[in-house]
Amino acid sequence: MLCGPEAAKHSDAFSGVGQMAAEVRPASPPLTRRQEARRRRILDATTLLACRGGFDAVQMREVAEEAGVALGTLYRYFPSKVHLLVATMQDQLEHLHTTLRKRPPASDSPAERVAETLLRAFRALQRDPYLADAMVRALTFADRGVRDEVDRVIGRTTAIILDAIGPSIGPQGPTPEQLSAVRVVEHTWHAALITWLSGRATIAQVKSDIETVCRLIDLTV
Amino acid sequence: MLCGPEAAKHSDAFSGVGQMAAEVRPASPPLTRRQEARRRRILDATTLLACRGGFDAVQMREVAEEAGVALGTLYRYFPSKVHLLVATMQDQLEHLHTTLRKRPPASDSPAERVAETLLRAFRALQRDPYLADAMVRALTFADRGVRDEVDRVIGRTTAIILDAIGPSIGPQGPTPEQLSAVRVVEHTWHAALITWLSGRATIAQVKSDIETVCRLIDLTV
DNA sequence: AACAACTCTGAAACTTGTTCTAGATTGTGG
DNA sequence: CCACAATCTAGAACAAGTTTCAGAGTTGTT
Repeated sequence: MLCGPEAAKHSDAFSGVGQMAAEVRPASPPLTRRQEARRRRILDATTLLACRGGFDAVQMREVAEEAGVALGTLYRYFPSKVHLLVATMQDQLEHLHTTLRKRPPASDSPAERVAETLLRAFRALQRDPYLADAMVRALTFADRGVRDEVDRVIGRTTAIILDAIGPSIGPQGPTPEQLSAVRVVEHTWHAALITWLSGRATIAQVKSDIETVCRLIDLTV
Repeated sequence: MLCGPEAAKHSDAFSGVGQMAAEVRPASPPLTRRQEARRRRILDATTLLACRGGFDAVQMREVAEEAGVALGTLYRYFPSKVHLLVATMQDQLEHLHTTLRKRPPASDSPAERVAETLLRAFRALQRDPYLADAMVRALTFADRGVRDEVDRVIGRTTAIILDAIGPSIGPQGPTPEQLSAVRVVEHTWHAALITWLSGRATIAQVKSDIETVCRLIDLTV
């Protein structure tokens, strides 16, 4: 049963015309110091709970309590559990990117450098698999309402990969083919993590898949 | 904050040693005719609701009512919403595989045949984007408790892709490298669908990504 | 200091996935 | 056909994400 006509009246939402318009969001006023501190406490509480039991262990009431904040306030800062976890991922990615800039991958070919980078990130995630579970499940489960936040995470991931590819990219920036290859690497990265987290692939398989997909990089630079 | 030691006492669950042991499940007795019919009504109701509004529109109470079955019964047949949607995906994949066997892809190279196959599937999904949303979100959100069911879906997907690659695969079956490449194609397939469904990629980008990743196939056969 | 506007708190309410229970129905071996 | 075991139904109950709201606290302005 495929309900073709049924869906027709809705499918405009999926027309794909929506492009990536940056949709200037109201640019909320900068946070006060106390607010900055609250936000940080919330993110830290989230990380703590996520480390303990993954996506399911991050319960909004508990996050609020652990952060010393009312439930309503938590929702004012992060409008949903998925927003919260995606923001946490952004936070962690920032760390990672900083670390990577200090000690960049040293391999010879662009593909090897990308693989080295992702394998290093994978090793970091293995240290806190439950945190990885919370972040990655949230990221892939996110719907349209979290688009901007997810876009920021993906943007940072792309930046990390492009950094790893390095100067092999022309002065005009990456070509469409290169961008497609980078997207494929990211797709593989996320989906491989998911299969690992849900116990359907071994660590060895994830490593193998990362190395396999990185071969695409050499094909386009 | 990375909570390394915190997670340590849990991380055995992620040790990756778990391999893919087929874990013979009790093999429940065959269903009676009425039960078969109930199961089908449930799956049809699920498809109907999914077509209307995607993952969120599939509400267990509504599925039960639409299928003319008590809520408890629904849960006896499918122990969670994710189980239900993954089973629905299995159902649809069966259809697709049957169709594909009747009209197999006609391109020349294995990579082109795989791409042709996936693009055809993508076109089918575009006809019911909300159904695609429900199925794919459930599949990637599924946790360890749904492993067997997800494995069956992935297994069918793999079979479809191997069929498309065709006789270029040696008589001993695919090599580990080939299997890794196929996994990467599947990863890309699912993750690209997710980005399309959440409005972060255009149809053109998804197509491009599928074609890009399929180049890996020619590299390994 | 006084005021307005905004933010935060605490608690209840609402939604939807999931579980549980008591009684009705069905299917089956004797 | 009967009795019993499994299944199904209706509905309450529970869990966690989300919303709402009245009142208390903060902040910035004059």
